Amino acid sequence: MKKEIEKAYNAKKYEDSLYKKWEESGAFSPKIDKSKKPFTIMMPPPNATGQLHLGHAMMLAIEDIMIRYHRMKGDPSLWLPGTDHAAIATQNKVEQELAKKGITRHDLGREKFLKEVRAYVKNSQGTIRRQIRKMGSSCDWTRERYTLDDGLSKVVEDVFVKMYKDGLIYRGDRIVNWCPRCHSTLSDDEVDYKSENAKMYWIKYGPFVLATTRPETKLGDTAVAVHPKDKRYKEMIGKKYQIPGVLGDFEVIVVGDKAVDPEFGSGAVKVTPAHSFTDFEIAQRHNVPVKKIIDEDGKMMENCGKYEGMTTAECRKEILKDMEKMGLLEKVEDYEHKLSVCYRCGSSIEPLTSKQWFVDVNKKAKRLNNKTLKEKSLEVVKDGSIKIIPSRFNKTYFHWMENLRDWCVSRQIWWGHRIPVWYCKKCGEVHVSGDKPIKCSGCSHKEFKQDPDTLDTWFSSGLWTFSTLDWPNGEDYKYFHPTSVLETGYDILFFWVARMILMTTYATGEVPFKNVYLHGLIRDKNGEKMSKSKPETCIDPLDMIDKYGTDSVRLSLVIGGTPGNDMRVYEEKISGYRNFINKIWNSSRFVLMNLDEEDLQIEFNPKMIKSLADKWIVSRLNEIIKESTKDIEKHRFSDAGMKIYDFFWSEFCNWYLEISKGDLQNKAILKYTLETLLKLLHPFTPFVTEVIWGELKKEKMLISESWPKPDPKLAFAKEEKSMQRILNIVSAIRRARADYNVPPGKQISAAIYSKYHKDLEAQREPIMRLARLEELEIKEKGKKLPKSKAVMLPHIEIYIPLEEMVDVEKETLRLKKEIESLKEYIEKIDSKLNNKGFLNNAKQELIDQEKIKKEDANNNLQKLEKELKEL
RNA sequence: GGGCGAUUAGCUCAGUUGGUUAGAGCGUCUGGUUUACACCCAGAAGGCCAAUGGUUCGAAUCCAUUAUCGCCCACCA
Repeated sequence: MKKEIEKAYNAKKYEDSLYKKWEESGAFSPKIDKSKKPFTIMMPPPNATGQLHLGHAMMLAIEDIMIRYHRMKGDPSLWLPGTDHAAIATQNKVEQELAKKGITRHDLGREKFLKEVRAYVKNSQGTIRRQIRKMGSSCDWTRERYTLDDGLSKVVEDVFVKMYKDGLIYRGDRIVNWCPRCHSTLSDDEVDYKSENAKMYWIKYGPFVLATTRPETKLGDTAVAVHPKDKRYKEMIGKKYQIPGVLGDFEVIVVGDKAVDPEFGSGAVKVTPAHSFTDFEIAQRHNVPVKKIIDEDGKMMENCGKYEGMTTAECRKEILKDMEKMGLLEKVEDYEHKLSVCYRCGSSIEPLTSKQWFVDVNKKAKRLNNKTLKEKSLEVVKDGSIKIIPSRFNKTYFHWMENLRDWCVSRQIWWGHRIPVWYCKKCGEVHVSGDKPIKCSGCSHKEFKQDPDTLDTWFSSGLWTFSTLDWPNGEDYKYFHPTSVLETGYDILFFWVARMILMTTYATGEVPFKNVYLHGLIRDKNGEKMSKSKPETCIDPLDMIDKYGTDSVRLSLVIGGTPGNDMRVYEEKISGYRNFINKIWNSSRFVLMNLDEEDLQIEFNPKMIKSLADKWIVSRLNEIIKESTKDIEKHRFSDAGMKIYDFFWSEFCNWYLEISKGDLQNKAILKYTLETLLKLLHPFTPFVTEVIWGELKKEKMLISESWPKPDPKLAFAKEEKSMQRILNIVSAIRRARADYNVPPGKQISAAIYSKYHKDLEAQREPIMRLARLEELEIKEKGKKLPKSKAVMLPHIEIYIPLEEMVDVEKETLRLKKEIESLKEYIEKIDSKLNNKGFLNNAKQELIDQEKIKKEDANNNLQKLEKELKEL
């Protein structure tokens, strides 16, 4: 009984249940097999806060392609999913929710607030899990992890303690980026810059006149810096001056520092060490005192006299008024500068000094073979232990790493890993350990207060590749680490990738991953960043899945993209791939209609290859297997997908299936080709291929099938060429018909004269059917048919009698045009072949090729000229 | 200020180590109910590969300069 499936593929009908079937089959969970090399990907944790967006969807599609491919190849393939607590981001989100009810986190208190956050995270985790499944991601849910799981938290504490003991973590009173809104420090990378139109104030400053954009910081000035070689100020270096200020005179010391640009402004800079990174560094170099005047709320401190309690903005207004009164303000200019803002909430950053925990990136450690964290992290990329794709990001990475400053890891927010540090309540002694100490080593007191701060979220995500695998003793860790590929967007190269390298090489002595594949960012139709504020161009992957099916969405996110380059995504693109999915469905439908129950049992073997068309399709397929495999291995997913797509649609559907409608139908090859194509397509479009696989009555699911291997026995180069000639003949006749508007229903006749006449004779049936001929003469040589249109292919003459339809004038024109372009072509080849340089330098193979081209072209030229004469 | 990327058909993009008469999809045009598919089939039109110069027998591809657009980094107060 022949099988008939629905007329169009209905993704919704199959996807969810199929996913469940895969998951329940255990196919997602790899078994440790020490005789095999594993393939591992750690899924970058999507923020526990958000909805799945196209960026995630692309990441999932690319990673799933790799995992499904390796799984089919037989590698124990682990794709570990998980979520991140996303400290600041999550806390902000919950605070926003609370704010709607008029509550702050302080109203609730730490414990109650954390309870709220946990509830929120639990909910969003559920959402993101469902959405990851929607994308068809074949990740191992049995190994799912969350950064705040007990095991992972333990690793975080252990690594912190270890680093402290190795002297790589210290507590220091240093300048940090402070977000007054989040009420927390931020690392250098968590600061964004925004252009802003500001004012430059020139102020009289004792013996100096100098420019500043922040006059209110004058209250914290302790020095004036000049370039050491600046003649104007050279004599003043080292001297102290009394500067008149709005709160009375204050003292500054003049220091010479190369950081000052003598060309800019007046060449003299006021130094506010507590509230500017540059100034802090200058102050450190010259032992200048640090005077903090702005507090953690962004308000002026008690040492600011009448300005105490004002915000910096308020203070600036007032102080300018006062300066003006005192005649200290010389002039005001417009000035554009970069304002630093918090990457999470957009508030402007207040640099200030604060007692915080830092990771020392410039200290040599035994554990790192006496290298620093920075040196080690540079080394593993330089020596190729880690390969970044595309490689141009090496430079970016090196530059960032070389200029990395000590990393402030303490945060004053509540959501996250508590810093494993305990202070003795009596003597204040610092104890660094995961568990609360039993008694103080300094004074034997037994009561302690834990450091109220939490760790930077990137501290824990830096450990992601191994904290998820039960490091250091777990079987999974020993087998699956280092991971094979880290796939993520280039926008988090610094935040995450670099820190994983830094943390993992230190903690485990291994690299976290061997390859880093950086994908580009998704843009909208106009090339702009996609954002919910532009709903016309913003695309929600879930809507698209609902409308076009997951397979279509996956393809549209993979094909056309190259690593590191941004990609535009819009609905028409997705619907285009939906058409392809439907094409897969319908061609399979056709094959199934031609196979009966028994045919489904046929197992392919090369003896079943019969016709020229069979050899051609099998050989071409063999080639596609070879090429797409190579492309996937080299991370060229788009190329692989595109090649399979092209082959499927044009060679398989448009030619082979059409040929199969005639005498040459070969069910075995039809089945073999389709099955192999389903395997090749499966990593890209897992759902539709698996559904069809089921229709083919397979025992094993496609997800667990093995990846096709190219077979040299299935390569038929000669037959490929000879089949190509048939296809060219059919196309030529079709073109002739179209030229003369021959109604498709009308059957015409043709004569073909060629030295290949024997081969052609064997293909008489498909040629006649595909070109819609009622009569066909095939001979080695023959006379031109009267009143016919002539088409010349290499060593093939085709005459199509079109009688009254032949328009002599039109035909003359066409022939002339063709002769002209042929002549140009020959000239071009001639210039190559007459060029001594070419003959001396080019490969012989290439020269021979050119000669053949010329011969063929000449041949055609002669025939066309003859044809023109006889017209 | 430094670094990186993009610039190829009307649109979106391929083009892997230099050698194809420069490709695809969408869109456009002309036809079309043929053993699956109109989410389809057959055919066509459409390109000085941003500009200039160089290397080479040979350049969309390598080098230099320029232009436009975009991104990243940076302590010019």
